[in-house]
Amino acid sequence: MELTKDKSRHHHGNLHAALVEAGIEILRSSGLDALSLRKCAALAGVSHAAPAHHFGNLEGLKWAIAEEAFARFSEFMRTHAAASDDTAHGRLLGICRGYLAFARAEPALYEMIFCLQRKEPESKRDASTSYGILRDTCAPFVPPGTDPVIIETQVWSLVHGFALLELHGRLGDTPPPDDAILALLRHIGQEPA
Amino acid sequence: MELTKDKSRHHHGNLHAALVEAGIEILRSSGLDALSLRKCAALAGVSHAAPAHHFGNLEGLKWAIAEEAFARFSEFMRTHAAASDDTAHGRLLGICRGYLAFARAEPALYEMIFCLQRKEPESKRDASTSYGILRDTCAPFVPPGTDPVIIETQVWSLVHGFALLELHGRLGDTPPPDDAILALLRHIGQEPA
DNA sequence: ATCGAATCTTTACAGTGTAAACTTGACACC
DNA sequence: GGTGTCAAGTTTACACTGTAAAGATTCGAT
Repeated sequence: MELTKDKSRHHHGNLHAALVEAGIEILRSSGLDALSLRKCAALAGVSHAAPAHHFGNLEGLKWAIAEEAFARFSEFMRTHAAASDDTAHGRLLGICRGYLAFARAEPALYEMIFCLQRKEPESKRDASTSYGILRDTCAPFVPPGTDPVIIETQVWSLVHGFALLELHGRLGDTPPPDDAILALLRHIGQEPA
Repeated sequence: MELTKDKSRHHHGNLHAALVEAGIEILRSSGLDALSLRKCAALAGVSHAAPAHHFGNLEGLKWAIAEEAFARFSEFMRTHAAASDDTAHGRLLGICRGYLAFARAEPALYEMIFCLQRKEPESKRDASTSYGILRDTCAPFVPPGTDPVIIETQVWSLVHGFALLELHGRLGDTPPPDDAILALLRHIGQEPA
């Protein structure tokens, strides 16, 4: 059960990472509702109060896990964008494909991310996160004088909706949502500046 | 604190409704995370185990509250649809406006609904619910040979995305999303059959 | 070598969901 | 009217949770 435990008794070494990894493990095997400070501690082989000392409270642990999840999410999108045509349209389609691929590959982490984002403070949305990637990729499609957030929301929520459909298995034999995404891109309109 | 308590000791009368109302009250005042069986029981003035006897478990209580929330949600959309032009476009725009109005008027209930929907079984999506309204309103826009769920998702997730933006206050002075919804309708395309 | 600070453990407590047994009231039936 | 039956709430009990507080241990700088 225990993941890593070198130094004797106190001073684990990098408990932070071990606890996050334990949390991801629990998410994958038992889902979001099963995640608890005490289970993480047990899986990492430390006392039940150790996580609170590191992350403050349960919310803090969740955010730490989400940070890791966001990093992997971003990586997914970057690789898919790189595998697409090197045009503004191609890159945007690429991150959308990456988005869906991540939701398929890591449903537990995906759920965690999007259950937490509803209380996410603005401060967490800097350029290094997936929001930054989205913003950069959408930028060429934002008409002058329009709030970029309008365009970003159209792309993001559309892909999110399709991801939920897929996770619920309601997208059985219907064609992949490339069509819908491409249609959205056409609708968003003009060529990049 | 107590809402209703007529019959002495046992046999409340309609504890079911009283507990749902208490739950809504808690949601509105303290948010989703504060909702618990025991607090509902206390607010309704019954013993702490009574809710479980009625709803099975916490999940059951949440679904019961969500059912009521969905009813009010549907009502919102129906009235807004009735206040719009009596065309296919008008009705669709109307339910989108109703959607946003509900999210603004009842953020707690809105959050409850959309945190629960991720585990919603297909069986709950019958015609009497808001999904039925959405399906009917979208029907004229579904091209022949296309899975209706594709179109419904485009509308639903777009409006949902804007609702989240608004709840987070990120839609400050930008024009109301009528524009975006209208653009989506144009993109969805052809006139109703 | 010592002192302070960081790291984890121990102990403790209130709140939670939930199962089980018990009590009360309502209602049909004779 | 007495009686049995059943549903609705209550009581009791327990395991699990987050979290605060205080103690033990190790690291690192001085």
